[in-house]
Amino acid sequence: MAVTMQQIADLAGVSRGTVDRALNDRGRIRPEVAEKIKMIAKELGYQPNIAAKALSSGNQILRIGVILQYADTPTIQTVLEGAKDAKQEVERFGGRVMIDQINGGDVRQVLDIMRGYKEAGMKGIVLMPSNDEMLKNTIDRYVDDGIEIITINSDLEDTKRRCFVGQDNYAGGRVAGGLMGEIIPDGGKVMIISGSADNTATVKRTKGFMAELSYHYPSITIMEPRFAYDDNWVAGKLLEEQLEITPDLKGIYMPAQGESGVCKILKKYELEKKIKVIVHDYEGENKKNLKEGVINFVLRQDAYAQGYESVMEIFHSLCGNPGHKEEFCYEDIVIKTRCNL
Amino acid sequence: MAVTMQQIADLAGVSRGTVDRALNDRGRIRPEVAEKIKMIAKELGYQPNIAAKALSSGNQILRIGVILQYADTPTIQTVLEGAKDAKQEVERFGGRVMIDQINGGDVRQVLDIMRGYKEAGMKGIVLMPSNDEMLKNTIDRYVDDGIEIITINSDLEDTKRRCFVGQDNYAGGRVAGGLMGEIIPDGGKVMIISGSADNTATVKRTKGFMAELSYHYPSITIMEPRFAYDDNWVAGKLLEEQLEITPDLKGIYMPAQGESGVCKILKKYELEKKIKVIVHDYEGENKKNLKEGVINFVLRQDAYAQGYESVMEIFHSLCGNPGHKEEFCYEDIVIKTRCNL
DNA sequence: GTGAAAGCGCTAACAG
DNA sequence: CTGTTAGCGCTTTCAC
Repeated sequence: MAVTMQQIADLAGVSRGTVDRALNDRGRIRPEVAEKIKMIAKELGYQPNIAAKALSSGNQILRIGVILQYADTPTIQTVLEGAKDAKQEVERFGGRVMIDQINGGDVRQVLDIMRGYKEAGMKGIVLMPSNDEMLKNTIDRYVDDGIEIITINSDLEDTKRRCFVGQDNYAGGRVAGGLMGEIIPDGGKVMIISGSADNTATVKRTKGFMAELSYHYPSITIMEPRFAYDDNWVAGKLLEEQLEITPDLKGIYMPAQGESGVCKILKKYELEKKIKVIVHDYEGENKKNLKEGVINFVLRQDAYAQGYESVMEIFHSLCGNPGHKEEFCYEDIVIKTRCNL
Repeated sequence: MAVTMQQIADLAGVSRGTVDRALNDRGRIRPEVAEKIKMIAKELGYQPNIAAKALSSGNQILRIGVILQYADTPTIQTVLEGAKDAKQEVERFGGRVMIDQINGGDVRQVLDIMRGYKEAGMKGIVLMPSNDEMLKNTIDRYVDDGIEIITINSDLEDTKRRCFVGQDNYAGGRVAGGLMGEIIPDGGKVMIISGSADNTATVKRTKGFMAELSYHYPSITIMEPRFAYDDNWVAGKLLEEQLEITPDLKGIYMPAQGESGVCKILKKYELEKKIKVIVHDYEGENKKNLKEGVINFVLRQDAYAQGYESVMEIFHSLCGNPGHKEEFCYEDIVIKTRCNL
């Protein structure tokens, strides 16, 4: 049997309550007693029993809030899915998880919800933030007040948040570049159809893509990135225009949405086999086009983990686990081909 | 607050004990009472509180045994790592996990350990089995006696084991084939350096590889597989021989060990850039060679999950969770390139 | 067949 | 500052 608080109490000649106060730094205890108790606990290799902890404190400490941006993108949906699964698991331990979605980058809404969380006694918050000074300050204040905060999706590095869980977009772009280089061994022209110039995620992907290709595959010419604003029709149109200028196009990289528009044009001109296509986001249309061979690779950075892992990390941490996550938790970059759908 | 047994008891006009007997099919209860209680529970959407369950039964129900083959391969080591991490987590819930390693395929040893587990009151067993009739019978008997069993690494399909957690080697081979096809767009000769003809895992990989290539990439010629018996020197030698016959070799697929021997020869003849190499097992030498560009892709099917997930699945199941795993749980096939090391 | 009661390891509220 | 006590939700005896 594992070592319990009672054993420590007996050895230290105090009561269980005192051990609790010592080990959890609750104050109201003589420092030397606390020291002694901590010593004994360490020597015995004491690990608090999570089940007991969860059960006793019940809904007191195991309250977690999740604030996501509201959007219908597959990524956010997947994050939400992960968060919901984690919610279920936490609630089976008697905890309580609230999930809220806000519109766009409305910081005021976020702050309102956070205040609500605090008043409701939430001890941990998972947050998909936008870059805002007021929000940063609030985060720091909450952390000082003993509330755990984890950022997901996009980070706020210079805050006291516990860690960040999300994608390494630069790395994602690099992988895409490496793959593109490999499947176009004889060199040629490659086009990038991005979303917009001010979406940091796609900009990073684009940078990574270009860096990898230009460094390791000099025989490939990368055209200036075009922007389709995540629109299928625009993306298709951009491709058509490009094909008129460079009918010998060899590859297309899409760090943003609009994939199925591009695939449609490729099919229209029967270029599926001739032009290599690498995209991100493993979902609906992309799966289909991957299967049919129109898309060659889909890169997937599992957004599910963003929702699931972040909540579970807070949960564990609230249970008294020291927390095993690094400051930056990047999702695995999984490459999907026709063969591992 | 979630619904508790007490609430059900109150509604049914019985005691908590009776509810427990009904919901867990412990017998000693009038069938119609049991029926009624189950009804109420379902209506209320009752979910037993895991923490409470773990706490109350304590070391009684949460005993799990893990039997691994003893071997110094990276795969087994990784499985072991996963199992150890799961052990830690389970024990933090007051459970008890034993991990044993046996030599090769010594079935007698396995049976001995299993008997020991049973006598020690283990309620779940994770088993890396060898194909043996006696073992199969034992598994079925244990399952009948209410002990959960999960097979990992290699399966014993026609038994009552709960599920299998491991690799889908055929799929792994197919992915390799697809990649090889993509990076050799102009066709050419491809060689397979396998382990031995009676290792089912590598045989399946080889089959998947050949199936994918011959179906989708007819311009590629696949040479008859050669066997290196997982030896670096032999593998290198086989390559050298092949190079004399077919100096225009375009690609090498290695479903088994011996990779670094092959890489050495490639470097010796300065063929790193000319011949594409795809291997499995993401570890030491392979990582290095991938980084240097000698190996183009490493396919990884995370063995860590075998150890971790299997134990956690049993744990959850013993906690009363219905269990969310399918009969076959295949690990993700992750493709590693120079860019996502 | 069923109910009552003790206890798992911990926290929290209240005495002292 | 410290000890005592009453639970958290469930299983497991032991009576009836």
